[in-house]
Amino acid sequence: MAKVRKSKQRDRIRELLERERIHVTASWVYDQLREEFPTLSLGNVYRNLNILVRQGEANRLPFGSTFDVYEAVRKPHYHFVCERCGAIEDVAVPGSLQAQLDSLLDDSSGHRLLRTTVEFHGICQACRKKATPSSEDQ
Amino acid sequence: MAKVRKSKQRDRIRELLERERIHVTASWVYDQLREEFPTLSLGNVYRNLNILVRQGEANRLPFGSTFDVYEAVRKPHYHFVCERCGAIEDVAVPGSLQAQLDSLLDDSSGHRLLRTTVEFHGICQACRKKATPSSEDQ
DNA sequence: GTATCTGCAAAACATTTGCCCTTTG
DNA sequence: CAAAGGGCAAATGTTTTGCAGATAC
Repeated sequence: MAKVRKSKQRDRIRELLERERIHVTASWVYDQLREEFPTLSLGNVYRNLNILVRQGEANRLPFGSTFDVYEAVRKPHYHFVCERCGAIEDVAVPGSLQAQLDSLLDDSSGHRLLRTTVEFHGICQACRKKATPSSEDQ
Repeated sequence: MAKVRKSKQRDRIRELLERERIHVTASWVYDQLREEFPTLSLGNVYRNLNILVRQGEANRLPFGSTFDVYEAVRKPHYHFVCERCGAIEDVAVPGSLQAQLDSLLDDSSGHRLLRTTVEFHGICQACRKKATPSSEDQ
């Protein structure tokens, strides 16, 4: 892996990931920074997001959508994804549960476990409220 | 959802999902069936995979890769994904654990939970063996 | 100074879609 | 024979890449 130098653009992308929002897309980041860097290119946003992921500062979350979502790396957590509106919400991880999950793999498989992800898929509260009364099963 | 008629192509795709392999890609399905249906198009494979997913006969698994993976719907299970070679392996679900996971969401969130997925990411046994002795940390 | 970063545009890639003919029921 | 499926090719949308100039160290 080549040496990584500092760059204003990547610094700001890292800041956006860490402070402004929990889950972002490449094009959201691009839109946020266009004013600050009028010549910014989407390709460079992708390049920097990849660098951040490679360096362990960000996670790429490939949900079912047509695009990927990124988040700053922080303490372990799970995700709830709304199938209707795409909203993503963090779910806290009970330590005991994580241990149980990981133990499913450690034992006899011979695989090296790097990380475990849990995704809950469903319909979020807001979307359920939007549903018509007759379609209560949504 | 429009009414779904029978088609030879979709029947064979369903069979492939159920019998031939655990996890398949659209282009693998395409390659398998080209001989049998010389005029088969990749677009049609995608169309039919989408129909099977919509009808609850198949799952789409959007792992980190650049392409999606499909599997026939069967009893609940988790996945181990090798970061190096992309191999996917099923992991059995202890019933008690699944209940604990689901309970994380049911309670106060107000969301409707449709399904829960668990993915273990790491390096599979085969890839670890391939690693040089000096790179034991892989 | 030289390796890395950037903008730009083009390429790559998986997936979807429109059109028109074929098949199913 | 009306509606759904298929083939083909073009379109779509996201992500990556090659190149030439700018920037970091």
